[in-house]
Amino acid sequence: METIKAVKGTRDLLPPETERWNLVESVTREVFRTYNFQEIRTPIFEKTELFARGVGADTDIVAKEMYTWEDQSRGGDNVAAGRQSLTLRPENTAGVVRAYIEHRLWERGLNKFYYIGPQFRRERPQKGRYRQFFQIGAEVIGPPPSGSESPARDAELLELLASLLDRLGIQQWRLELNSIGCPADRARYDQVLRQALQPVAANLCADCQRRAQTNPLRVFDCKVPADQAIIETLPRISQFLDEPCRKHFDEVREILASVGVPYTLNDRLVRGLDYYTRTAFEFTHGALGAQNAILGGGRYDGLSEALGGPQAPGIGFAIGEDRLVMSLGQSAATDGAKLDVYIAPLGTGMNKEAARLARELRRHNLVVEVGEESFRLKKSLETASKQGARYALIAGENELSTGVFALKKLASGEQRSVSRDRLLAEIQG
RNA sequence: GUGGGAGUAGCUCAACCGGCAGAGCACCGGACUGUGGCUCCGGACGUUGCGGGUUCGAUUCCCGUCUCCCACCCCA
Repeated sequence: METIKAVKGTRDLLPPETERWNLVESVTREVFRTYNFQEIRTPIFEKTELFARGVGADTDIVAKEMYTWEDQSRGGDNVAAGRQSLTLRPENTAGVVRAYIEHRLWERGLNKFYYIGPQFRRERPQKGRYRQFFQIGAEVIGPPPSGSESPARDAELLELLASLLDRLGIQQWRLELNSIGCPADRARYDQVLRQALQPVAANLCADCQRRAQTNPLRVFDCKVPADQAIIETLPRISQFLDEPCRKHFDEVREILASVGVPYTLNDRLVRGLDYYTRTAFEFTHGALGAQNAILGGGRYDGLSEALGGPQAPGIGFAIGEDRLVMSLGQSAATDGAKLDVYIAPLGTGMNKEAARLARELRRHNLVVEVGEESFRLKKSLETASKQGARYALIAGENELSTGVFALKKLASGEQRSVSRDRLLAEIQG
């Protein structure tokens, strides 16, 4: 029979790799906690319309990378009977903002959420890119007087990220920062940019010629060397920021400077959608191949309204957890659970005694593995040392009758006879 | 979706010009009946990704297909 394999672009995370994921997640949760962020969990599937509106119907994500299906509804499922289109979430911001609106969370003032979970995009897999991938993200959102609109929030989020990467031991991260202004700025800029592109577009690569028509901002993403000289001459969004946007950006930068978070201005860093505003950023890492962006984020002051909610400025980011774990390399030496004791039952009926011993020891938080009474002692000891156990506890018929157990320290080979009631103290000491 | 590379034992990889599919590691057993690491000996290991074609004969050549890797598009 043909065996079933994981579907394209998905993968199993096996030990010991899962230890590294757990390390990343526990450090992350701890960092979020100290910045007073709280976890939010939204469904992994939503109505397709949410992403069409929340991510943008014209984006590649929505146009061709979503796992979407028609779900049969019998009525009462929050829709009339009939079919509704559902989609596995390709990102988590839209879901969070949907929940924000649905539960009227603006009544709580400023919300600082984080999430950790799987996302789904139907892309061609490659290094650091999977069809089920994991993101760690955060969203700061609230009604205008709550402070969510403040440049202090942008700076706090960026400083949090710098701390997180530092604490994970990621050495060569680089923060690239830009402001893309407000929609009005971008509308003016878009016009100017299109005009500037018109005379030179013919000299650019085919992709750029297409972008010049469809989404001029994307020209700045071009990596073709020959195009760079021309691109360098194009006007930049930074020249079109209105006074409030300029002040906002200056303030973000001043706070970053005062807390000592290094950054690089990159006025080619852009975002395509209308509700993206002001601060845009990416953290990159050298050792990730073409997928060098380890996380990205920015301000989305217009998103809530785009989804039919009240005015609610927000800023957020999403970390590609797969890439984050990858860039950890061997720097994070994670030792798996070290065995404290391997119990070697020896002889018929000794499984019962071994189970009693294991239960007692585990009750005191010792990490215990138990062999099998049919194993030869040689095999049990071999397994014990292979698994890195500190002690082997031999539970044979002799021990059971005398009440004195053989406790062997595997590193030194030293073996002692220990009475049953002193076992715990001996192992813990 | 597009382009390139690769799929052989659990893992890492060999196998000349088309001629009996191999090694190291890991696994299991023995030397050694209740004492691990070292050593020695032995064992199991495979529809060579899958399907078709050429051939007396295909891991090898051809076609298709699937998966992975790298890159493009795009993005985290």
